[in-house]
Amino acid sequence: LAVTIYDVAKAAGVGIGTVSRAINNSPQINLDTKQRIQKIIKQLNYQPHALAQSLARKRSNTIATIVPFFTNYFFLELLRGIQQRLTENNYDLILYSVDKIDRREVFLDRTLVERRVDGVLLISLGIPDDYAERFISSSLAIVLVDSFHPNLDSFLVENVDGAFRATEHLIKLGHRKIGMIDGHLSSRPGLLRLEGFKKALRHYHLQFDDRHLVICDATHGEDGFNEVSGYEAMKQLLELGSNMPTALFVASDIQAFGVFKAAKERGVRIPEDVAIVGFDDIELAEFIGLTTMRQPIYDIACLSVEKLLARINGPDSLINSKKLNTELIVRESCGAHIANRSK
Amino acid sequence: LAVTIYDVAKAAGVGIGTVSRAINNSPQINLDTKQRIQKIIKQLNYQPHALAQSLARKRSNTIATIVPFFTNYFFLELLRGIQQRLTENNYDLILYSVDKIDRREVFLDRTLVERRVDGVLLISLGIPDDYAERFISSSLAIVLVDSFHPNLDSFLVENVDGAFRATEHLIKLGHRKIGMIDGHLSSRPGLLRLEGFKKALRHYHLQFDDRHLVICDATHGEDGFNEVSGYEAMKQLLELGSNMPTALFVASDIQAFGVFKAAKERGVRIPEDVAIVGFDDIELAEFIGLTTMRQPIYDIACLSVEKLLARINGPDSLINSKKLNTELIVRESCGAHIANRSK
DNA sequence: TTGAAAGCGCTAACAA
DNA sequence: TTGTTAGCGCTTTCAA
Repeated sequence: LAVTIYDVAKAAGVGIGTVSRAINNSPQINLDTKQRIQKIIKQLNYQPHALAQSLARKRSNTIATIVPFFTNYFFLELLRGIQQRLTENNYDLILYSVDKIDRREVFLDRTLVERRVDGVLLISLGIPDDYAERFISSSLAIVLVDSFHPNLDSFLVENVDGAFRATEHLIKLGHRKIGMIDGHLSSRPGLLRLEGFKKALRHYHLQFDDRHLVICDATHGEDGFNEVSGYEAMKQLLELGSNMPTALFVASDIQAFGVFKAAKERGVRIPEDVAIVGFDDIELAEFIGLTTMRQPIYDIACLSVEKLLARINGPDSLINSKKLNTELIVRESCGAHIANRSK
Repeated sequence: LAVTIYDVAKAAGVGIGTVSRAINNSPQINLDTKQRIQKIIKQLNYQPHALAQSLARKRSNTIATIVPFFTNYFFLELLRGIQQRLTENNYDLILYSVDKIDRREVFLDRTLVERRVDGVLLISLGIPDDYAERFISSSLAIVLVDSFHPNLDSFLVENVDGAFRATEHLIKLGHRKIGMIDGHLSSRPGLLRLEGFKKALRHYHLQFDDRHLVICDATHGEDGFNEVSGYEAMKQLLELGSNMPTALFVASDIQAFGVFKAAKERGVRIPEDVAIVGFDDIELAEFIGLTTMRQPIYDIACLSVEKLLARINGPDSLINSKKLNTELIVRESCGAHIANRSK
């Protein structure tokens, strides 16, 4: 049923080598024979067998993307960008999703060892040193997205700076009692955003208050960046009563959804009673009027794919790590300057 | 650098056939030699080359999933379930996302012709007859999810029935002027949910009113199932003033987000001024207290993967199409019975 | 410019 | 129980 290169060769009265040249439009072929072969290929509806090609060429035109699936919509948008870019470049994407963090090694191993893909995109997941070493020595291309290792290419958003500016926005609005809701600190973004937050407080000579920081637990192997965690964190803060901060930096938009819900349940108004600034700018952020730090998700997707393909094709360029800036998107969740509030 | 089956054979002092038997734990091998070989495999850190295996076995342990990426979070959850299930069964997933509907044929073609995958999962996308025919005659396994073709396996949710019950819920709450916001009718769910809506009105002897139906446009090649469309549809309905329906069936939760936003902007209260019931029960639905019809997304994912694998392994079973029920999840967006409203 | 033939790394049929 | 060998469908030397 399947037509092979031999069938084409026979029909055209040439050797399979010549057919191969026609397919891969090699310059080493007579234009006439090439066209003749192409016509026959059309007639027979021949298509090269992708696996056989990969085996012979020692490259599969396929890359693997390893993502933590969590509940973060950040990944959906990222994935979409990656897929688009890959398709344009004629690459296929194998998707691995890790449910529990420790499972990531299974997939790293798989890609290293099965030689089924030309490269891997590791998303928001740290890489242990020994694996980094294996990637380097096996010269399997890899780029880290939203993660970092000194010996590998990576793309990061300016988490510290972004958190700094988010917090600064609150401070400039007149807030002095500012809290934060973060994801788990085992996640790099979680750690860095907290750092940025503290840095901003320090810079503006504000006191950091333990009770105003809630770090969401990594329940069910997740990283705390989800609505439920945000909801519970907010409820916890609400217990503070009059000690409650007047403003909150929430480390992800998705958590902010939970915050909004908890606030609403308690009749706490946003932004009148508490101002909220998020992080990510997922599509839905606009629909709750959330002021947030936008991550250049689409740019990250494009750049990382380009970098990966570049490394596949020219393995010896210098390692580099690029940081992308975030952008403050002002909507309604922070309201006006606090001095004008009482009016 | 790469160690092959020959290296192992040499080190073990056996033929490659024996090594192959050890790998694929064939019964036709002496237990001792098998264990000896396995030890050597460990030592050499040998792993079979996945592509070479696939080529020789004529099966790749990989399936393709073709999804319309739109903006629907429905797919994220579905994808996660599919991935999980596939991993358990030792299959890899190649993800193709179609941005514009007409691009789906590119990928269908690709899977048919490159023979790189053992089967395909086609999500929420119709399949033209000629392609269906090609799948059948090439005996490449395929199952349709949230889509239908008489000659192919498929899984569907009870869209008509779900819409009927959603509308019925509104009616039983005392509403008589009920509107609907739908996605584009070129989408099967869009069409069927409208059908269910009308059926419910008819069944309860209510008049269908054109002005109370808004069908979201398929702008930018999308299907209207997104927040922006919902937002605009709601604004349009709000123009009706006193003719505005007292209740709305919104064909997807994500559109309902837009509806909520528009309502809030105009100071229209939910559920006091207008009751809303959605469809999908995406995770965020809970966070706006949306009453909605739950689709059994995870079940669909599991069942369709199982069906696909079954068909790959036993191609000759009967074609079947299974429908899955939806479930009404009551939250706050419909409020109490309308007769109690004025209190 | 072309054909023949040697791989790519494995599986599976066949013979021993 | 094992080794040998012929594919799987292609790419890519090497000669011609």
